[in-house]
Amino acid sequence: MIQNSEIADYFTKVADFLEIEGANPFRVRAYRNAVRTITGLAHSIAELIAAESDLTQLSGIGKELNEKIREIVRTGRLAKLEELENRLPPGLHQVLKIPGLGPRKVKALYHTLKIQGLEDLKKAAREGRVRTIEGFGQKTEEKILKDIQRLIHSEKRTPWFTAEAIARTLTEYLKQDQLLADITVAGSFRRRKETVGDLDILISCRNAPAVMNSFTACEGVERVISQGDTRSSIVLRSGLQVDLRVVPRESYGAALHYFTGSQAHNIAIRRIGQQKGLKINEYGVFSGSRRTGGQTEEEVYASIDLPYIEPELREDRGEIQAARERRLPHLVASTDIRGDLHCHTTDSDGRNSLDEMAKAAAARGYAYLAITNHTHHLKIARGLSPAAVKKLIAEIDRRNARLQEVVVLKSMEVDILSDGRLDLPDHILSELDFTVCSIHSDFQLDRDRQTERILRAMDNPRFNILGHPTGRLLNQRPAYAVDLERLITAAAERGCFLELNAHPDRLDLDDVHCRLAKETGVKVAISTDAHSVDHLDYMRLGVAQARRGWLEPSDVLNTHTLAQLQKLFRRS
DNA sequence: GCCGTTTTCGGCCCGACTGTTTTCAGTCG
Repeated sequence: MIQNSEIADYFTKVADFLEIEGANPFRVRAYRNAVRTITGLAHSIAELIAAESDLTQLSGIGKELNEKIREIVRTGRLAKLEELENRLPPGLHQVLKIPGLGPRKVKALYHTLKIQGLEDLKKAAREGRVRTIEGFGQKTEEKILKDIQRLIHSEKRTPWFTAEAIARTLTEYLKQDQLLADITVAGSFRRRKETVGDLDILISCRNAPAVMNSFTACEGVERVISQGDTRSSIVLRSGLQVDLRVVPRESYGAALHYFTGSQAHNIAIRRIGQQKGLKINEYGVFSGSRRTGGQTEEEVYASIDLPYIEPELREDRGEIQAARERRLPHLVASTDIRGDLHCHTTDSDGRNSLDEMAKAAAARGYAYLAITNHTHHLKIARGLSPAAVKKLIAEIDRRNARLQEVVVLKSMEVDILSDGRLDLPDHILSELDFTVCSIHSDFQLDRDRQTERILRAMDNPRFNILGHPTGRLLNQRPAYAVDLERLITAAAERGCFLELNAHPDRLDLDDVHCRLAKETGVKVAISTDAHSVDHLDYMRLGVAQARRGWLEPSDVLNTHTLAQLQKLFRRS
């Protein structure tokens, strides 16, 4: 069955080629908007079609694109794309990926030098032919050569957690300037996306040129892309691009809104402003030439009669409509979390003892902490045998009887075996308070078999939480093929829950499926999977991801009291 | 190619910076 991402790829290519051909830019945008809608969808388009859903209900999908989606799903081909690839070299769209080369320049490269793709371009640049084209010069040619290498080497985005460390260092450095008034890291970082493409730092200050100089000279700069009075860009040796923007204090809110994005959210907000006769830009809200607001983000939203929208929601995925109808979610916060339902100790592959983990949980003000060590199938993590589990259960009982500062829940991270059985006998499972059940083997099973495997595991009445539901590791390992929609539906039917694993490299469930779980009535456990006391702090990453998924406290399992939890874990 | 709390036609976000220019187009976010 064709994946949403494949459909999106078809449309991205069509948009690229249309752009190179010089088509109506709004038509190009229509394709790109559709790509955004499709990739942000939790449901499989192919299945929506099979269920005879009306795709034109999706934003940005009209009559034409609906037809084209159906064509792709039905035939695996798109005549429109093939037609474009007949007129233009199929590899030409790759050239658009080079920074600084937009559709016009790519078109010029094709027409004058017959460039068909990245290989041709590399050769032409080496031979000094690129600089001979009007509008191109030596600098452009040198930059192309560098960027082709970079493009071949990596296209990776930076995990949020990694970006945070860099952002903290940079903001501390910039704050040394005495005249700096405000500083915020905006962009996708502020929206808490699981990975960020670059960092956007916004400041207001009274000596912009000096700050710009110290910014472009900061430690770790590989090259300076641009430097101006209000905007400068650098690339760090890590490959991360950082943009610094300076705005006047009275514009700070408008600028913060603008640079936080997302672009789609901004466009939607500006359009509403336009309809009300207002111009909204990064300098404020204007009625004619008169400034009517923009010192705070609240003012920007208020200018178009909307309440404040949290950055995590600003993706143009219905938040504006919800704001208009005054039904924005009251997002879960770290302070709502009462405990952690997934962590390891030295009994399996953790670095701290049960006692140390419990004390650390108590220090965080938690009411409960579940110890979920691996089971014996996972030998590499020193998984526990049934006998060892029994011993651990007894130890936890003794501890709970003796100490009251935090309740230690008896649990295990139980391996889901290839055939869907659980890796502990039922009589042991029934002695646990609940289970986290996870896949750690046979990632390569096809989608149907992997889904069936997990569904079978869920059939066991001792199954409570599905751990890291897709197994993906950001930038390292893709998700295993699995039908998450079916799993979420099945979880709802059986009274099971899904984990949002808060580990910075996992963040598994993603935002889109958190929201689907919420809509399906499946509560999500935000768990750190801590292998040491420090890892308990990953909770804030999971909470951020949950907020992007529109989750409210009641949608999250571990905001509930211990008594409520015990009830929720009792299936049937 | 999409869309409609004026609209089924006529709009569709907008400002900064760079390189290659002699006044600005192209690209980016």
